[in-house]
Amino acid sequence: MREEDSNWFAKWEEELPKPEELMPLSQTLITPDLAIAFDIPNPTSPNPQSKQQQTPHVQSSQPNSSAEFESTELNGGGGGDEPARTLKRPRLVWTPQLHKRFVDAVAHLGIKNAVPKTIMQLMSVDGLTRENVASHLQKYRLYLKRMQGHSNSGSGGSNAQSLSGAGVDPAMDNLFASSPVPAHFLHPGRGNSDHFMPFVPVTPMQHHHHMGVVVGHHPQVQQQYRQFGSLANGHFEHPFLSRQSQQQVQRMGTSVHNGSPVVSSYVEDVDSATAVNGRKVLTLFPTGED
DNA sequence: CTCGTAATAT
DNA sequence: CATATTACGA
Repeated sequence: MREEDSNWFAKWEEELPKPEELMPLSQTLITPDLAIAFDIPNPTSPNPQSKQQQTPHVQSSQPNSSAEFESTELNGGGGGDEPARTLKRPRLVWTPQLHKRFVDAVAHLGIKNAVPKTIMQLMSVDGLTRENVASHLQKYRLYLKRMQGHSNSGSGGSNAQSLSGAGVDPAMDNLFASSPVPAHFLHPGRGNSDHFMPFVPVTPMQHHHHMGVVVGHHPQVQQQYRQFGSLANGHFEHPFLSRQSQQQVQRMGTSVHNGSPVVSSYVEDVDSATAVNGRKVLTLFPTGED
């Protein structure tokens, strides 16, 4: 009765590779080429930590998440014209929203298909590279393993780990913990290769959150917050809207089928701002949309 | 060739 | 400290 487990898979085919169709879901990442080509910070009068201006007419009609990059490297100034090639992308800042999309994609894909390339494509985040995802995926897996090993859930705010001696609290716990991890999709199907699809039509809750840059000033602050617009550095950039070409889709199950068009309501809800141990994480999310 | 992982660099 | 990058096996 089931040998074909590609039912769910089929659905996405419809909404997947059509650039036109998936465009509305495209996120905003800035490509370095554009970034530098456009706004080369030549701050004769630096305007750091000011308000964001320049709210361009974004063509996105939906609140998308944007990934922010950290400003790295500044034009040496002077003389030099560099070849527009060989540009390296700025460091991607994994914001909870972006991570959520990541988790969502993984959850929807199933462990089996949750490989960097697929995730990246499903996320449809413009500018995101396979390496970006792969790197983060690595960490994500480690995070899950860590909790599994200790029989503990990771949502809600239950943190309990106290191993004597070793540091069992490495880091991004707050980032990962901020994301509503679906069931622990760990464990690949051993014996049963069927996975479930948590298609939970989350209640369309319209939340209005105003997220400012909250810097919980903790004594002994480390460089932990500075990624939010680099306000710690006095240097920021604006998420530019850019249209990138879509990668070619490799061969995949291209079976025709029909079915009920599932209305996938994406919910980009994130709370974060979870005060953990006096350490505040924040979720800054811009697009300048309100 | 892509993924998975560990080590390593920034 | 968080990411990126690299190396190597599968």
